[in-house]
Amino acid sequence: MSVTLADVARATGLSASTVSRALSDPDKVNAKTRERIRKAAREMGYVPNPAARTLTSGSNDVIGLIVPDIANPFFPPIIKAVQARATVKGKTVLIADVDEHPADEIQRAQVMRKRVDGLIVVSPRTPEERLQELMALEPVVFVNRQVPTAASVIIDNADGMREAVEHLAALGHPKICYLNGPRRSWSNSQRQRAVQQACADQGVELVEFGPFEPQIQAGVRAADLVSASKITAVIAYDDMIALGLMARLNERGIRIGPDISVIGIDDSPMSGMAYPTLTSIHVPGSEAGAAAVDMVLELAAGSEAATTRHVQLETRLIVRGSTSPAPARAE
Amino acid sequence: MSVTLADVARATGLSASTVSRALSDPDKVNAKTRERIRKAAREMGYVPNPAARTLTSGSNDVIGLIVPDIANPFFPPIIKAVQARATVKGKTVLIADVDEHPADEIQRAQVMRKRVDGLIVVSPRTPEERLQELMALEPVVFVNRQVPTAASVIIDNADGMREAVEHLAALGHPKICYLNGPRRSWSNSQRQRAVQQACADQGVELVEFGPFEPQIQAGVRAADLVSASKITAVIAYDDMIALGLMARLNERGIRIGPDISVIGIDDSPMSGMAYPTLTSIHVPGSEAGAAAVDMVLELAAGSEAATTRHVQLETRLIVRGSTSPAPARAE
DNA sequence: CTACAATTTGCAATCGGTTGTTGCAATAGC
DNA sequence: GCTATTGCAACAACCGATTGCAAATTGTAG
Repeated sequence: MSVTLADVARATGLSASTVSRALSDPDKVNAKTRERIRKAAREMGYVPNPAARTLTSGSNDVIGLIVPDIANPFFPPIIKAVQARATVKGKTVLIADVDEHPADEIQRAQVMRKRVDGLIVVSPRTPEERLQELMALEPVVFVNRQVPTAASVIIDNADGMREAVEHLAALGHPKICYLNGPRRSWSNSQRQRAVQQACADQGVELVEFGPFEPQIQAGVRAADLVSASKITAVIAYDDMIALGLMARLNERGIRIGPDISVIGIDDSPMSGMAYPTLTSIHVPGSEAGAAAVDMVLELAAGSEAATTRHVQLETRLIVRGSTSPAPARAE
Repeated sequence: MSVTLADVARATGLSASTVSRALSDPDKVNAKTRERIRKAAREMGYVPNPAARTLTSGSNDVIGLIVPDIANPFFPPIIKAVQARATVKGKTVLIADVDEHPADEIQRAQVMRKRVDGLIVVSPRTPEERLQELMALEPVVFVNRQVPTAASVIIDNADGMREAVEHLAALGHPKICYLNGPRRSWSNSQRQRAVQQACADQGVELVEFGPFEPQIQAGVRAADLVSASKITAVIAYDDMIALGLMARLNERGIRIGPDISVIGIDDSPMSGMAYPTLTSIHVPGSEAGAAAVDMVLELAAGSEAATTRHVQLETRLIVRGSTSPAPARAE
């Protein structure tokens, strides 16, 4: 059906092995024949069959990417970065969306494994005790979750959180509320710890609600909890929750900014578009994606050094319209 | 490294061919041996090598999906639907995001072709004259673009558009504005035609701006054009543009609803979360995705009947907070 | 008990490449 | 001028599964 190596060999009067070498290991073939072969291959429209190549070489030139939810705007930038970086390296990307479902995460990973040279798992929801099953599928790189015995790209929320709390404290908010993300989420435990620390350091009172799923609806629910408790400043686990919160508060006539300040996390493209625009902690998703690709390829190439490497990226606060000075005390 | 067919054969004392048959063509093998083989395979953790299978059978069990921009919330539901449907059918999905870049569309499709059994191209931006190159990669199913000589799942915007114009007319808007999407977009030409038709039918005056890229920033730009021209009702090419428009109008103190009504298209998850919530034309992306999977698999299976089939889906208006009665005439 | 049919299993070729090894020829060295 | 060396290309085995065909086994009828 399509042009094979053998066809090119026949056309040039050479053997398949020579053609193969001319294309993939150029030094082993005479310069003149090499060019002749390449020209013929190009003209005939020869494209190597990846399946056949995989069979012998053992490598797929594909990397697998598992994300909890493509619809959450935090992930598309990561996905794009992974694709871009992978393309540069001559790899393609197999994406799986597991709809925030921990069990699917492992299963999809296992199914994928045979088709890819390595796996990148973003914000894994897999519980600690089953993490082994994921790691067994090596090479695996975790993004947004620290696993001491595995390679990972992690995002240190401490700086961003500290900036956020300082920002609110500076605006005169004596008490702030943190809306927790999913119970199992490593990110959430990290963010929670960071906000607790920062509040303690700044002498700001902290209350917490949640856990909430990283979805708009959860934010909507959170809104009524928040408004019932006379809080003037909220930091949400992520932008989704923050946006849902704002939507509901808007609806109830509570003014974001003047009445209540809101800070999201992720700095997703949506944050600039909300009303008012959302102050958010920027999380370098693109950088994380690109770094993860590099790591997983290193691992796939057999680098021992990378097996437990941890790349750490930093966060910072982006101030927009959703944070304002604390309203004057009502009484 | 991993368990192969030969390993299972050795363990059971049978030949590889028998093992192969026991697993894939059960009737050709004695019931007793079949069970013995299956048990052994399961215990040994045998998983067939997809590359080897592809080589002989010619089928990859993978379908390719090309979308213009994952970050546009219109696409994730489609992607999810495609993945879900594909999984049910025992296929995996290879996704490519082409960043709205027509040239990439063809290139990525070509690269993918050898790894997949069929291609689904959503909202193709490829110009008419190069469409051949895409169709050559058959089987290909187009979503959201009608191509007479190829299979496609198209979404008829006429109904939704008519409802939108009727809705605005009923609210007393004498003149509405349509913000065009990308020049090359088939969707846009269809929507444009539909809105022109609907306005003519309803006796509503129509002005048009654009083209605009389906991005928030474009909507922001559009806002100033719109506000400069005393328009009280806008229908945007998609929700992204509508949301950008609203963000900017909000910022400028123009009240969405009372001062100006806005209708988006796509009914993306964001529309319920904007402020105010965005009236939008619902486009059945999930249904389209699932239908496309079924079509492409039929084509891959060699069905002649499906080669130029066109599935047509309908749209309808979802009214939310961004549309209100026309403001009383200023003078 | 033989003969023949039906069922079950094994052999071997094949898919399209990759790669270690060998054969041959041209060049260098003495 | 003859052998040692190097360079180039061909041969053949192999990756892991599938599949047509032949062989072997079992069953059945005469």
